[in-house]
Amino acid sequence: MSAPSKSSAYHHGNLRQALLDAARALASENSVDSITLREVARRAGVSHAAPYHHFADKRALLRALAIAAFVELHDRLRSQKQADPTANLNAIGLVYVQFALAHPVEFHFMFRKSLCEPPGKPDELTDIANQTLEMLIETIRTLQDQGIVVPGDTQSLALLVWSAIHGLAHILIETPMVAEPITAAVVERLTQTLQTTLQQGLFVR
Amino acid sequence: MSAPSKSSAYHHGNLRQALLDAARALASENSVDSITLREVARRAGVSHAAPYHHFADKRALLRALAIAAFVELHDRLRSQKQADPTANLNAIGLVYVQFALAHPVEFHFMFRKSLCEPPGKPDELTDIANQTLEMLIETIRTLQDQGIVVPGDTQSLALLVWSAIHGLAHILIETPMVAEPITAAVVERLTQTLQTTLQQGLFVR
DNA sequence: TGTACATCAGTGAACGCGCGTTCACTGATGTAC
DNA sequence: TGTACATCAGTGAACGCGCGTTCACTGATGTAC
Repeated sequence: MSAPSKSSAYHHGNLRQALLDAARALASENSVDSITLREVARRAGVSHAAPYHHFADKRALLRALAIAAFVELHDRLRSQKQADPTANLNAIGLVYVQFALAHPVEFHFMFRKSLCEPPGKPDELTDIANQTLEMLIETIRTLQDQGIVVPGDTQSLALLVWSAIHGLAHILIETPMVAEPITAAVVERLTQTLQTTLQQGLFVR
Repeated sequence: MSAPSKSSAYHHGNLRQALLDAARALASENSVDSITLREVARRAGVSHAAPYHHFADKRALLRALAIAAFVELHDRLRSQKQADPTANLNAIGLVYVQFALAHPVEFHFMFRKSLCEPPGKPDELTDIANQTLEMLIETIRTLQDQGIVVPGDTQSLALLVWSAIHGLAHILIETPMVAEPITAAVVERLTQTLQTTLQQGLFVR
């Protein structure tokens, strides 16, 4: 699996992973639209037909990129899980926004309906997305059980919290902000303010 | 300007607009990536070189698409402006989400850093986006003046409110929701709940 | 009212290109006996 | 330990294609006199 260097080179050893890495690098350096199977193969040092032994087609490679990103985000959320549910809610938001800003390319492909299988078919991408959302739902349910979060449909509340966090991430990535460069500190401050405002309310009490 | 049918056809009369319409239609029917200058020209019933009399290059056409969408959103927000600032805040959110769901193609291009001019250059797209955000900022400033919205940096608060609304729109467009089909009623309900939660707070008082 | 002329907005051929995908192939690897 | 063989994961040529962009051109339109 992780054995990298067979200098014999005919069998790459971990080409699938190398192709995904190459696609990420390519998109980072140029743009998300600049990903082509041929260039990806070129970067991985392999002929342009080789990827077809690992991905059915170009769309499958992009889907794999999205799935891998969700898996990593999911892992990160789990590993940073806090015992206190309120702290956990805040951690989820911060991890989410930080992940998005650190991996804008992956973030871009994580939310593309066109990469999902048509409805009806089992779709790994939809599944892992739902699993990730599920962590948020669980946290909010716990907070409701403890009487901290307002009662109401938990799924909807989770969707709304997710929306707020997701929207911040997307806007920070895709709109040129006039005011200030987006440093790690600024991200942290904005995310924190978003959470506080959302939790305590935009309106005065 | 709006004179449409010169059957002489050599001079189209309103080709610029027709090209934008064709691009929108094309993207709706297939996907956002399926927009090509040649196909757009074909749909507009014109040779593939004709668009170059109206747009410098392909990117310019897409940018024009994004700008036109912002202009329309801006107009719509202004025309639906409410006298009561709280009602106005709610109206802004609803109009925004409804616009996004009605025009997913345009929404997609409105938030593409790659369509903006490099920083330093005057950029119409950035300008109109900021003007639109400005309407939200104004509303929130008014609400702060009236003691309804919590004090604090108005720009940041506006960014956060925008994030929440924007995130909801983006998620509704790009993730296949398991639960329910996204009817107009569902959109209205979710948006309303988002606003209430954001204003009153996720946590119990 | 008519004519010369500049300008605008089309045309169609051409350039050069890289793309996604398929296919028959071949070298390397692992397994059965 | 050695050999036959199946399987896996590469190669490189080829197909067919449409794309973005440029260019010299030409038909239509508006204006000056």
